[in-house]
Amino acid sequence: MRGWILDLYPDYYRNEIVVWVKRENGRVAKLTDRFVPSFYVGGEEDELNRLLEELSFSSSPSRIVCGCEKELIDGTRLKNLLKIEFKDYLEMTRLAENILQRGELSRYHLYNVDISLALRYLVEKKISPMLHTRIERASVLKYTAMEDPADLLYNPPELREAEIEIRVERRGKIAKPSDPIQGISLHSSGNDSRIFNGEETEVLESLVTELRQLDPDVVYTRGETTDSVSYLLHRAEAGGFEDGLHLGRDRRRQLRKREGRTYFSYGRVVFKPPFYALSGRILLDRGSFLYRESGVHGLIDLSRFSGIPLQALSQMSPGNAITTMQLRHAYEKGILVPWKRQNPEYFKTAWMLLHSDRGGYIFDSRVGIYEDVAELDFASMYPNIMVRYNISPETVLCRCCRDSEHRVPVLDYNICEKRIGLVPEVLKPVIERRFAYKRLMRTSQGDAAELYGERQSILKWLLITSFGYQGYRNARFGRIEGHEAICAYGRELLLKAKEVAEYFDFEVIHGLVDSLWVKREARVSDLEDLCELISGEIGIDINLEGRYRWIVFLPNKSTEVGAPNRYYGLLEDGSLKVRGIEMRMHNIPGIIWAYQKDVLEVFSRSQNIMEFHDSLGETFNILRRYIENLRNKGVNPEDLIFSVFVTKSLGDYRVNNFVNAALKHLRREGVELFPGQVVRYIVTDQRSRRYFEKVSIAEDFEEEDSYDSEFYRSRLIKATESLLLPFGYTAECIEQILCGQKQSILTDFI
DNA sequence: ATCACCCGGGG
DNA sequence: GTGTACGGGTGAT
Repeated sequence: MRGWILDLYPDYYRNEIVVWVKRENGRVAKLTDRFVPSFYVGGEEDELNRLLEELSFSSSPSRIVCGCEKELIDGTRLKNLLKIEFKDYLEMTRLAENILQRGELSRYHLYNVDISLALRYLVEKKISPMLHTRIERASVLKYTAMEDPADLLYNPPELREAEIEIRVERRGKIAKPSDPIQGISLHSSGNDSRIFNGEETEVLESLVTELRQLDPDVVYTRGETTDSVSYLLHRAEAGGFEDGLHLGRDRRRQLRKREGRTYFSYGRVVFKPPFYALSGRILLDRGSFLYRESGVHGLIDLSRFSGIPLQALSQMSPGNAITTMQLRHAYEKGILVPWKRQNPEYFKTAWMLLHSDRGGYIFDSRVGIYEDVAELDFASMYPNIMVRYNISPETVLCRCCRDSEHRVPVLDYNICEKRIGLVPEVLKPVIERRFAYKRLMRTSQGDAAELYGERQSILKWLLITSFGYQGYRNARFGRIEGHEAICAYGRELLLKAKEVAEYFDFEVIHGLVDSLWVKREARVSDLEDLCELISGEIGIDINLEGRYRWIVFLPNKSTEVGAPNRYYGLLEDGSLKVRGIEMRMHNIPGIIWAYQKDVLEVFSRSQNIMEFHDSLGETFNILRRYIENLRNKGVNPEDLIFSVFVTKSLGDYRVNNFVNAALKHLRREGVELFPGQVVRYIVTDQRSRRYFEKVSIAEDFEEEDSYDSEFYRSRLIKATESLLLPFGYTAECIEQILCGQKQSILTDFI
């Protein structure tokens, strides 16, 4: 048989691996295979003997191999290990949990416990999902890959796709799980959309029947809620579907489910909806992070490249995905991975503490408008640093090379000279692959360019998080000293780049982590040459991001000194680059976004500083128009909505802010939002201390309801200040101009 | 003035 | 099973 592995997972009842294969002829086959996982145990001899004795009394038919020898990630050799094989899959986790719960992890060191069975199986078979493969049946399945997972150009399998769209019969203003299903649409390419309406259980039965007939390989879910499947299951349960809702290919199997939960990610609380996996089909949630960022082609590509099954990959965070790749890499090389991470404490002097723990370098930016400025950006600076300087938890401050020649700037940490770290080893091919796809993207057009775009962008996210993960205390292969080392190198590289630029008569206006803004002096020098010189000097590519006709660096509103990441400028191709102001924020009302966009649109017609200053006055005409519109109630309520992430439960708020008030509204309506979900509100009376007067839930707001136009007016003025502060227009000054007490400011400029 | 809270990265 | 640190703005107290 030849085809592509769609999905695979352990069957915990039969203790075998289930493999779903999309065959060349378009049909799908379900295969099962024998597979025996194992983990390793280390410890004192008599302790291990005691464990052996204990296991001999257990009913589990496990096999034990004594006296194994293996290495850890840092090269430490472990001897006399027990290797325990488990014919019963659940017994494996049971034993590990048991040892943990008895508090005996200090006596028994457990290794390779929590690597997914699917991953182990794939490593053993030297195969990846979504890879064109020949499969033969002997006593076990035998796979022969017909492609290399590292291939850039290949034809993925043709997958049949369908999309489920659910309409809820809302009883209140906001949909609740207790609201019944109004109807379901099933869309698929090549077929007409099927729409089911009517009685709820009939709708669900029609869905199951139609899905079986259509037999898609990939099922997308659509709807404003990302937990559409959990809603479907809930309704099925309420409707008396006793044996559950069978949306997968295996009628005996239920959906595999993971509970919804909230957690911290990217510094904010995220609500992760429950995850459902289908058997034999791939359920893709269009709202999941990796899908949104990279589409199905990015996911398929990474599934091949990383060996992570597509359905599981689609609901991972990028950090989770890169960790899984590292885990797989270690497992593949026979390196043992401790179960629960316990990092040895490294001695750190006060001097070391003083110099570590600072992020990327920031030069003082100079407030004001500049002409003829170019921006240079290092390409994937942090990941490149990790590879080039071999930064990994086991290489930084390694015990084997205390006197290493390789030392981290300022921190003076030693870095291993004897081995290449696990983290850079996994990262290097990712950087190279992304680079290759970016090049393909630039040299292609239309669909092909889009395809390569999706494939490179999923890799971009792995790279971005691989740096942050070093500093994350729970990271599998992370270490705070690694994080510090990367930052230290980053600061040094940016400083070095600045020196090179200045040596060649460029004036450095601003620097921020991995970007430099330079201005050409009178003597002619070429920017492309400069990039090459810096790249050559430093060993990491720096690219010309763009040339600005003019760029405005903005001050901190309270102190008026330069704010590092607030600026806007007009690039030579006529596009604007804007950072740090209201417009860039996701939570602001549309009216603020539209206003700043209108003003910048006018500015962008200016080709130089002189013209820019001439166009400043136009801002006030636009501002007056917006304020007038607010007062006349001519604003679409949609444009007044703040969409804010909820970070805590209602009771945990200590302040009567907008979000708190909005949550109180929702509670009254019987809706509870979890941290990580979004609340949408309109400000109706900022000054009021009563929640029902203060804000209105966006969904409840009627066309004729009144809003706090004074409040929105003041936000417009703040948004103006954000843009114009470098030219002397403070909020008070803007007020005076609006009142006619002042014309405008005459600004001095050269 | 200080505190509590929320936001940001790419193309 | 969950990237970091940190600076910035707004609104409440």
